[in-house]
Amino acid sequence: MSELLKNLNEAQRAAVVNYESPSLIVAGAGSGKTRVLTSRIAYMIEQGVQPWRILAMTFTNKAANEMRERITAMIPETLSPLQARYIWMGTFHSIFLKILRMEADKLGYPSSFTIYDTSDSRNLIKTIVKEMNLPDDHYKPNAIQSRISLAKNNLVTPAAYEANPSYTAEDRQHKIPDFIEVYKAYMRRCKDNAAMDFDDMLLNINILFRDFPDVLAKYQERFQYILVDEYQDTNYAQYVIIRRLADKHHKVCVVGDDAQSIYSFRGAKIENILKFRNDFPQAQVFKLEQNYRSTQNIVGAANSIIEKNKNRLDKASFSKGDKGALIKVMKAYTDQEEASLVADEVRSLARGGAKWSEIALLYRTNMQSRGFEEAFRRRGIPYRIYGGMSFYQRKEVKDMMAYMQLIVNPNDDVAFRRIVNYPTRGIGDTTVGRLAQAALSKGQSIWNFVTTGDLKEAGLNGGAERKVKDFVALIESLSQERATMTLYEFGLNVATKSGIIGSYKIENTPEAQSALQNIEELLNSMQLFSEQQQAEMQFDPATGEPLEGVKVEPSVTEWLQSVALLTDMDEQEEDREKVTLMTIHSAKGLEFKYVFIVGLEENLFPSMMSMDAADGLEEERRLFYVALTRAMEKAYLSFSEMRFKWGSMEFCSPSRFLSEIDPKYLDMAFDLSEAGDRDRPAETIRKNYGDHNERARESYDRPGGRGQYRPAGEQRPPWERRSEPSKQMPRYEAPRPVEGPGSRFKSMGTRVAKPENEVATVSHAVADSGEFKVGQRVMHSKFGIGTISHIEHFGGDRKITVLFDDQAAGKKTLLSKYAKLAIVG
DNA sequence: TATGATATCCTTTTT
DNA sequence: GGATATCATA
Repeated sequence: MSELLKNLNEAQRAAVVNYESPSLIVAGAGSGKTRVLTSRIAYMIEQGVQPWRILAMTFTNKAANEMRERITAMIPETLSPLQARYIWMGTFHSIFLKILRMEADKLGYPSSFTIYDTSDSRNLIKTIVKEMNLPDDHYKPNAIQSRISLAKNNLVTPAAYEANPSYTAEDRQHKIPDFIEVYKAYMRRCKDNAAMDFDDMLLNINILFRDFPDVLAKYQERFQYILVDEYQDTNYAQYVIIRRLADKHHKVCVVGDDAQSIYSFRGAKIENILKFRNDFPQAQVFKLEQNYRSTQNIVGAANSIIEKNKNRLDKASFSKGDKGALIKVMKAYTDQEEASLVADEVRSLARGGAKWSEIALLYRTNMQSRGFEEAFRRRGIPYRIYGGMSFYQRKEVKDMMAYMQLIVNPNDDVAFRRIVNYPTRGIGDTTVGRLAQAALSKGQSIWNFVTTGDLKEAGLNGGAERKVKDFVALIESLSQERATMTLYEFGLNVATKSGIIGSYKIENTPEAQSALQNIEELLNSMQLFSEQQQAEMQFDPATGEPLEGVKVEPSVTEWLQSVALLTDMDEQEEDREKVTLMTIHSAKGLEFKYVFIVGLEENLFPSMMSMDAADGLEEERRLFYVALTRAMEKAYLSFSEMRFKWGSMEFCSPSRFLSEIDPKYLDMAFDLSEAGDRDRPAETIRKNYGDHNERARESYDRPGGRGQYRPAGEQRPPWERRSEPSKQMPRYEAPRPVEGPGSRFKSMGTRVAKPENEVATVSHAVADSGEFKVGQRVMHSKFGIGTISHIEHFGGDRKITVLFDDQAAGKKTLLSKYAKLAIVG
């Protein structure tokens, strides 16, 4: 028996060996899915399959790289582990991008086309909506963008969209009857700009395969074996691509877990995995049900949750490991206290011998990271936050990239607009508007018009014309100098000649400092890329023959392409000894000894948004399942009774998921039904809340954090000039009478005007003088007017439930001390 | 045209 | 609360 098969259980081995038949591998959490996939590929190579016949697709670069490494390690020395290099392995997007670059001309694109990320494409949508003079209260960029994305992910081209009356009816209903025109214009402009967005990569591959059968045939022949990881998260466009490619050899193997389908918001279709056998009736199904990762308790708890879902494949996950510790449920009164409790628990784990890197904190939304970050920093717990804004999305980095993109692809209007007046060079909105208008009417790109057209005709005066010409000269000279430079020198040249570095130096704020550091880091990465490319270049990627002495400086295009699909997760982090903070979505596929799942409250997890989606709640439940099954030894769940949300303190009730878990798996020292109803001393609330102010002040100290502008001549930053020591209890303003009917509310609860050089100590005026009673009409600064439906005592304060007139606001329970409520006559 | 102050919107998850 | 759009002012 091959060495490769020795360490596999029976089900796993069957899944590895039967590589010639279409296969559905249903792999529960922690069931050795990656091991099966990598073993299968290594085994195929061992059996003589040529590696370049294998196409293996994942969702993240990280997963792809890891798999390639593991396969390399598995292939016996005698067979040359380097063969693993020739497997086509990568993310859907990266592989299709590679193909699209090669076949670009067939679709009418240059092969150096630009990739628009979400913010680029949103910018383009904004300009289009503006140009078409559509009312922007209904034509919201985000909504338009997600609708376009949805259409593309379902392979609905503008023509198909227009032909379908149900789509257009929906648009009329949503008061965006001209959506189709925006969609058309957006597609056209992307093409004119020689740009593709993320969804275009999938759509265009499909168009390519549909319209060029010879091209399809070529790739069908090349990719005789197709493997797809996380199949439950594929969308329709990806599904069709897979089917097309597999249409010749039918040797497709998909791996997934329906219980872990968590990307329907991105168009993923759980049906793809549920109905795989309809598409490939000869498919063999392999079920990997033994969980090797987690304790029995964790697996049991996770199962008890997922059983509540209806839409599932039949599968029973089990663990033969230790019974393990119960899942600890923690309750906090405020979100800050939650952070403190969790941080304390983390610290005591570490004292008990746990490594920081074995601990992860998972949350539903990125914004939740903030409080934990603060609590961790106070205790000196090292942590690393994934997600949120990645390096390549930062403004200064995007600006740099836009310069390079414009040089590579001058037709990129989005890049042009981004940098034509950055750093400011006196080319304002009016000028850019005129240029864009003229370009549009001539059917040219802005750059095209600016370099060949008559600027006076476009309505520019002499001054504006000069400035525009200067800009053109700048770009052209940067472009020409490129030939004489290394990639790194070119980057540096862009950074200096453009004036970006100069403007940050003048600004000389902490933000400017950190921007400069990021630019430096970008330049370093260009240098690194050059070196890596030159090392890579010594092999011919087609034959594998080493090419002696070939050293080619990579082009700017190659550099831009290499970073287009990078995400935060891909950054190599040498410094691994840190606690991990990330969203549950990002955590899929990872495992940690100790896992904290925080913010288990209704409307947060499950998210409010999920409630109206058809399968929304089930998907949230799967998300919870994913979160729980990340834990190997011990899981912790936490929630809070109050949370600072959208600028005000709100009450929360514990997540329904807490009561859905079979209680025998839980270590919970309280009754869930009590949560939210318990009286508690005002003191504690005040203490927690007081922390909040103090925290905000401290956070300015963090390096690279949000700094404050310090006027010249002030030697000490404002937060050090505070007269009062922060130790004492925060003061509250004495309650004052509520202003009469029709009064202005701007003074209610807004920040107390602060004298110069003093940080406001307490920012909430109290609008409570005992006049609140059930039935009273009140006004809230965020939610508008409503009627009090319930009042109860809460410590030294009162909880007031208000039914707001605004349907969207609905019913809220507020703490009268913090709610900015005013009485309406 | 650039800038700072004020109003308004948006709040999920991401390749 | 925070990011962005708009407005008012120099």
